[in-house]
This record gives sequence, C-alpha cells and structure tokens, in this order.
Amino acid sequence: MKPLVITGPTAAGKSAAALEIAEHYGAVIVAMDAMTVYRGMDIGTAKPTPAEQRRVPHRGLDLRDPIEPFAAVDFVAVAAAALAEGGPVVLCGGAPFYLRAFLDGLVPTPPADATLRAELSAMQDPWTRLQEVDPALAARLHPNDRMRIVRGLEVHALTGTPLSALHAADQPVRRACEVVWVDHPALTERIDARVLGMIEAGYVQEVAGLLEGGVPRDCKPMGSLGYKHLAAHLLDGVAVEEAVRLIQRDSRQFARKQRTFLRALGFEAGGSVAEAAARAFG
RNA sequence: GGCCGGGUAGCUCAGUUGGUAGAGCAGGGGACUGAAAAUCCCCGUGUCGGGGGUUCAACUCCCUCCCCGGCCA
Repeated sequence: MKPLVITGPTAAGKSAAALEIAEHYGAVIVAMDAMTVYRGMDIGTAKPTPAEQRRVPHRGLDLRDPIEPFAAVDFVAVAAAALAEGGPVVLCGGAPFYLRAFLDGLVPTPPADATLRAELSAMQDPWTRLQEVDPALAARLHPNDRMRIVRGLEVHALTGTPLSALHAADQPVRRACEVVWVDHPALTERIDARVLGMIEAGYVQEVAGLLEGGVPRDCKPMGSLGYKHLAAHLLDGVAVEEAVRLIQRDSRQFARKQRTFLRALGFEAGGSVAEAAARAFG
C-alpha cells in the first residue's frame, strides 16, 4: 500500500475528490497545505469544514496559532505520523514544496533562527557575503533572492558548512506513491467564484476577528494571499471590491506557480483519481 | 448640427522637432532543499480608428470619414 497524493492548483477540486476517495477506502486525509495548519484561519484557507472532518478523519489541521512557525519539515513529520498509523493515507493539497519535501526528503539542516535571520536580513548586501562563505550557492541564487540568500547564510553560520555542500551530499530517493494532479480547464472562473463565496461566507469577518483577537498583521499567515488583502481593507481603507479583485488576481498567479512547480517535479495534469487510488490502496 | 478633446499591446496610457513604437497593469514561462498562499528571475509586432494627400520616408503634417467623451445649439 502506497500513499495517494491528490494535488493541483487552488480551486481545482482536490478536496472534494479526496473526501470521496478517502471515504470509500476508509483513508485518512493529510492536509498538504501551509495555511490550514493555523487555527482560526478557516474560510480563507478553504479548510475542510467540521462536517467534512466528521466524514473523513483529517491530519495536519489546526496545529498552530498564527504566530507559531510551521515549515515543510513539520508537514513531512505530520505525513510520516499519519503513515505510521498503518491505514490508507491521502495527502491532499496544493503546496508543491511540501510535496517535494515529502517525496524527496529535505537535507538535514538546523531550523530557522529568528534572531539570526533578522540580523542577516538587515545586511545591505547579503549576496556578496554569501559569495564568500558559499560561492556555489551564491552562483545559483539571484542577488535579489534575499530569502534564500539569508537561509544560506544562516545555515553556514549555524553549522560552519556551506548549504550547497549539504545539498551536494544529498542523494534523494523518491518515495513510492501515487500522485494525481487534479486540474480544471475553467480554473479562472472557479477561482473568481470561490473568492466571492468566501466573502459571502464571512471571510472579512474572519480576518477582522483575527486582527481584533491580537493576531499581528505581520505574522506569516496574515501576510498570505487573501488575508493580507483583507487586512488592507480593514486597516488601510482599501475598498472590499478592490480587495476581492486582488485576491482573485493573486489566486490566479498562485495557481500558475503551483502548476509550474508541479511540472518541474515531473508530473502532469490529468489522470483518474479513482484509478490512482486503486493502484495505491490495492 | 457647431466647437474642443480623444481614438497606439487584453486594459490604462506615453511617444517619435516626420526615419514604421514603449511603460505600468493583466497575461505567459522559469527557479524553488526547514518562511513556500513566501521569495526571486525572464518574456511586449501592435492594421499606432478607416481612406486619401504631401514627402525619399507619415503613428507623427494636411484633407476626409467613422467612433467615444465634453461643451454649445
């Protein structure tokens, strides 16, 4: 028995497919998503509803408060724990980076060090510094890609070894599993409609509640697509219509990036979820 | 009907003292090894409203027609 992965761009219909197949096989669904792990962020993350969670047991939901860190490794751990339960597992979500981490593993490196990061991020030209400590990594990173540059610097500072050397020593073996890329020809329309549906369902109120409850505007999930636009509406006077327009636009761009990443991982859209499930669960 | 503005990339517009055009946004492609709904890179040929004219050369000047605004009748 192999895990079944249902992935694809946002709003393609992954969750519905996962629910149906998981129910049929008595499987557990692991949310392969960077945002549904946050408590209180339900509508905007299209988190499975309580009713859906009653239908099929889920893993990886509501694990953190918005200010707490959660990274790809943590997702891999959640997935591993679900697999260890022994039953059929469906990984469902549109986070290709998480999928890659699950499939190929991550090179063991020290976790993020907030203080160090803040320090490194403040440098005027971190790329030049990276050239000194890890020229190989600097060579493949654009000088403007500060996040990765800072990560490289951080790993070097913490371990004394260049990140690129750790990567070079890594020989990933892809984990055996069935992957289905669910997509939809009219994705744009689906995205637009879904955003409108979220607004009707109380998206604005959800964000207002989080903000009033003390969730800082600059924490990671609050800076994500949708939440940041609604925060701008609530706090900066941006019109709702404009915020909605931006959420729809950014969702389209996000979907495009998801597809690009999935392609880079070697997958292609299409394929039958039912057949993949049959292969995975025998 | 008259006068004044406009009609240039999917959208908003810039522009060439005449040498066949370029920005933003949208859109597309790519990268991605503990922030990933994040971060970063790359991609702009279009009857310059139609038709005439002047010119070696017109998107640019002239005439005319059409369309969209505004003002006046």
